[in-house]
Amino acid sequence: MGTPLPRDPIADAQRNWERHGWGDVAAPMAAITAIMRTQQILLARIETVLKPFGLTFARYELLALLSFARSGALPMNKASALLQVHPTSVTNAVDRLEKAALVARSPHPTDGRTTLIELTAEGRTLAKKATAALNAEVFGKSGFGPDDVDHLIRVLGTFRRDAGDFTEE
Amino acid sequence: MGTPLPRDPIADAQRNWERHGWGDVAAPMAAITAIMRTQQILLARIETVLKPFGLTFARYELLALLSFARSGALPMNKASALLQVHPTSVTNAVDRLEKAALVARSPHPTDGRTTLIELTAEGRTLAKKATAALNAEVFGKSGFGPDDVDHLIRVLGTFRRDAGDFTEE
DNA sequence: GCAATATACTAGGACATCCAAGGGTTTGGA
DNA sequence: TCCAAACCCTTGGATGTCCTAGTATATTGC
Repeated sequence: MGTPLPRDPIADAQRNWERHGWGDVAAPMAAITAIMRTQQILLARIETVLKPFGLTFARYELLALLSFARSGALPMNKASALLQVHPTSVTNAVDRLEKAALVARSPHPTDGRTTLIELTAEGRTLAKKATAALNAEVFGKSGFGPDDVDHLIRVLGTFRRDAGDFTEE
Repeated sequence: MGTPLPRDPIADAQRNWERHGWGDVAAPMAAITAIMRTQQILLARIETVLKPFGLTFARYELLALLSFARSGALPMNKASALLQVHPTSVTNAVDRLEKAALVARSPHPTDGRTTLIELTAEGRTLAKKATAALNAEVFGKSGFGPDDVDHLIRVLGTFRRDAGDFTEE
């Protein structure tokens, strides 16, 4: 990254699309590209805030998910489903969190195939602190107005439902 | 991935945030999380379409950028700035594209530090085909209505400008 | 003109994500 | 009952992204 560009590169791309006769899909292309770039910016902000805690976003998400589980423990496949990532990504995150003593693996009481992940006391404390930091420094300063936030939640919610993420609502 | 969840995990997270007394930032948290997930879905769609061409999204973006350059060539630092990715990411992409004979490196005529990337004829042809496929199968079926597309472009455009991506407009 | 600073690219390492494949466990139908 | 199919997790490989140097070339200031 570095210095700001004089012009919006995505708007330029949209004009290029239109100039080449793809005007019918130029706008969706621009919207999708903007989503990709926005995600990149937000992820960078989040990782910057989490770095002092020794966490990445992927690991934080797992900690946060566990902190909301009533029992404080979840099967790995459940975590994979709720976080919407590949099971191997969960394995990876748990490996590192376990090495940092923030979570612990334990065998499922009745299903020998399943591994439970559980927060340690240390992990629960760190999750709280990291959440407070993210709330204060990222979510609380998102830069989106309240109306925009509502609109994003609604539009992207519909998109995710149509994409097969979930059924109800 | 896999089977759809019975309920929206992001809406659940938002409720959890509210229940824990973080109601003031629960909505932005949900919006940001939705952006992250939407990016993931879109990227997966794009990569699926590009796979038959032997391209990834990162490599496609570089090809597309070059195909719009008047001279058909760009300095690597310029490509890095326009694509808004780290210079090393461009090096990585060029390495692979060069190995596939889709682009070629050439020295800058006057600046010995700079390397120019240029599309090969093969690269230009592939870029055209890949763009047609993406337009037909992703951008043309984004799932976003015209009003939503306009709104996304505007809201995310403001966000990106405020984040320092560009200045004008 | 020459040294100090800035710029451009590349090499190596850390992470995350996915896919493909493998080994162990459960389940369900013949 | 018993074996095949389904399921769960892990390992290994490929990609992409970033960061931190390191090397080479330009530019600037004295």
